[in-house]
Amino acid sequence: MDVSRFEKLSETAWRIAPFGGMRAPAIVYATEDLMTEMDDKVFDQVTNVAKLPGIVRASYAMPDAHWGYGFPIGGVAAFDADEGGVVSAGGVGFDVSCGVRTHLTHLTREQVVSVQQELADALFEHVPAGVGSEGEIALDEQGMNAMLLGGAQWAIERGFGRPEDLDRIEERGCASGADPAAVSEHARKRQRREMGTLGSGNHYLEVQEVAEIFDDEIAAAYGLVKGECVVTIHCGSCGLGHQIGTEYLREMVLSAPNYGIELPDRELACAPIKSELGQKYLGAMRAAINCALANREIIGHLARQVFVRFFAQEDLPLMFDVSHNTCKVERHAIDGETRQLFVHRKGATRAFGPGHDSLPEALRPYGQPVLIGGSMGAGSYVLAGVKTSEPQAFSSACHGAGRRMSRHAATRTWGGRQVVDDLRAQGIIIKSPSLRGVAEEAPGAYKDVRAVVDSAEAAGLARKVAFLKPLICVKG
DNA sequence: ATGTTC
Repeated sequence: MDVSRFEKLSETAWRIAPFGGMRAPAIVYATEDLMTEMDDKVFDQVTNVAKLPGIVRASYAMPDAHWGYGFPIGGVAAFDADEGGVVSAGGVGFDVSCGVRTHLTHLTREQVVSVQQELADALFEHVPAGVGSEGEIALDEQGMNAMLLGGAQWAIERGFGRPEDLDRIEERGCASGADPAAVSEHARKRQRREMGTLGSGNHYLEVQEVAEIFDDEIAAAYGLVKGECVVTIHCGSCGLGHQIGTEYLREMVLSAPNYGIELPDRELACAPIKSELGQKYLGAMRAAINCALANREIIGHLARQVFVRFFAQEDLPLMFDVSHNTCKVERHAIDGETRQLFVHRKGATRAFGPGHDSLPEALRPYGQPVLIGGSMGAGSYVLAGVKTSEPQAFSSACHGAGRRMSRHAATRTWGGRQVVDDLRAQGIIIKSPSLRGVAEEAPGAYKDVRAVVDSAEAAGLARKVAFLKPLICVKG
């Protein structure tokens, strides 16, 4: 993007004053280098979002922002239902409640390396990955409804996970307000055999070494120890979320004129929060959130089953589980007044600061763990929420490195085998059903996650806690 | 992201 089109607020904050129908300004958080590299489409998309009815304060883009469907990936926008605010299927994204969870181990790098290939093979064999992959769990109608209402709590009741995990999942693993009746037969059918599967794209299960600690106190509170390994899972709501996104997007495009909404971009299809369609979508989306929470809980359980075969004493306690594609009702201070807002985060992670009452007691003084999934080669980060993120971006931060190259361009540039071999030479074992998928996810197709995370920290969105380096990656 | 062009 051309930075001269922005008003520079600081080294890492850039503002676009309202123009051409914008109801609020747009703000992008990134260094000048990342801004320059950022897709021009981010400018169009972050300003188009600011044109939607009922937007509060500003339309935001995180340092990892890139071109998405309607909203930029890395976009944050909040709406007030009492001011005609909307909910947008494109503002949540197709992979509803896609997110990341990290389990702790006490295993050293050497212990993992001693069984690296066998462990990688076992994880790949036990955790279904790839487009449309199926698991062992088949849901009947009753089971589907229970899952859509219960989320991770349902998974635990079925024996896939442990009750203490719930402390470490947003909303204790269960989104309230889910409406299974708002989820179509088609969406249900697609999900019937997909529980406990990773899916594809940028989803993965990684065994990572805690390679660097930036904040000793917070790392200790989170249970992160330099030299020990963790297990991180990145996945979402599989076919169900995608089908819900597809169907409601279509319905929102068709009904927008009836609600008097002029769409700046068809892809920004939305409905008033207070409308029947808006409420129906919120009910379906929350059911999809529960699907994703249940899915990650089951995959965590599968990972535990594999690890115990190799290391009998390792029970993989859950450190945290957080989504980065959601619309959530939250209370935020606007001009000194607390208001209830519908916060869309699409490819953006909630990042509540210290003291937030939604955090479990053990984490509350330190801020929410913010799990950043980087690329296969460059590694990942754990950040902590900070108080300044609330006024800056409704308590949000980046979610990953962010793509710098399209999937298509990546496959033209790299071969999957070559990527696997290159990473093997760096001591990283990749297991995937799709070499093309691996090529699409080549580390070079992503921005420098270090620069993204440093930008987030400098912008006051989150604080660096730890850097994680992969040893094994099961790639969807 | 996605039964990867319902």
